[in-house]
Amino acid sequence: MLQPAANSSKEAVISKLKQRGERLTIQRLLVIDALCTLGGHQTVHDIHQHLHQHSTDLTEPTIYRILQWLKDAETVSQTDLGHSGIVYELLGTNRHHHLVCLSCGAVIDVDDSVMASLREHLRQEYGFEPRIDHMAVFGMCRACHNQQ
Amino acid sequence: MLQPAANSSKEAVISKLKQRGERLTIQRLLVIDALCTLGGHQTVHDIHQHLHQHSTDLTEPTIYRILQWLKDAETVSQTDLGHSGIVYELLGTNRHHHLVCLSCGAVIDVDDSVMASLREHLRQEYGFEPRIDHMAVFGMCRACHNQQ
DNA sequence: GTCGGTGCAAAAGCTTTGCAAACCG
DNA sequence: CGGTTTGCAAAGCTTTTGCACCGAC
Repeated sequence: MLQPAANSSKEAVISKLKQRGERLTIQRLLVIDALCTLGGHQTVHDIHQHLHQHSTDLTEPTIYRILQWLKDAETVSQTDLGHSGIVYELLGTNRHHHLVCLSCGAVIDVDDSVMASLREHLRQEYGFEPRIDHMAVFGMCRACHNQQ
Repeated sequence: MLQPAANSSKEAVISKLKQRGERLTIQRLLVIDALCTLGGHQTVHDIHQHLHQHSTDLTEPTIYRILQWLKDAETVSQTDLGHSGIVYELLGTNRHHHLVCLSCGAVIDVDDSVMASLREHLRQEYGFEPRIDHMAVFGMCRACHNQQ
């Protein structure tokens, strides 16, 4: 199976962080590399395991700290998918969101365009600059809703 | 200070649950009463403390179980407000959402109408029945955004 | 009376923290 | 070199679970 199109090239992420004057350690580069290689959203545990399989064993606290740092640098999103846990993803060109079915647990991808009007509304009505990077919306998928 | 208008009267909640054939125990009634009295969104800890002050000491596991039950019965919403923790609120007529500032932590109320277009979009484009009861949107409030 | 809910205590996560050693720039 | 970051180990906190007893209907 083909790898899904990478959201961000490793190089682009790194140069962005350098421009911000961020400090780049081996461990930070490893986490960025893991996120690029795995593609899509990943849990802390996923990242830890991936690194372990490549015989580079960062501790989980370190991974938490690095993800927090990437989040502060507006380079990864953090999303609570409910039962699927908290996931992290590099912010790139392929911005999208998820619908999570409360009944069957399905996770459906949706395009960022569904958020355009909400974003505009919050900016104009409330002067609020939303950071809707990777949102999870809960509800019932078509199949479960019909069944019920 | 005036109590904010109750979202739901205790009686309305109870009759709804009875209609659904739900079993009503003293503990369940106490949690519903606490949510009505306190008004607005509350953490598990808030509810526990409120009951404690009224010399009725439910254990926290029981409160978790009751809130889960109320959630399944579509009678309370559950929202993760970030640093302010996970909060529960009775679903009533006064449906609203929150903007949470990532910089100063401010929590701003917004009317449910901001979600109308998103809800419609998800229903029509994806056949998904969203349950956007009480959502938290993260970002920067006007003041913090201007400062930066 | 029966099925389901609660209390208690304990465990299970997941995430954070403190400190000494290592390292980036 | 100086200030940061990491590793390690440990604690913290919220939430869940098992089981015997109790209570609603």
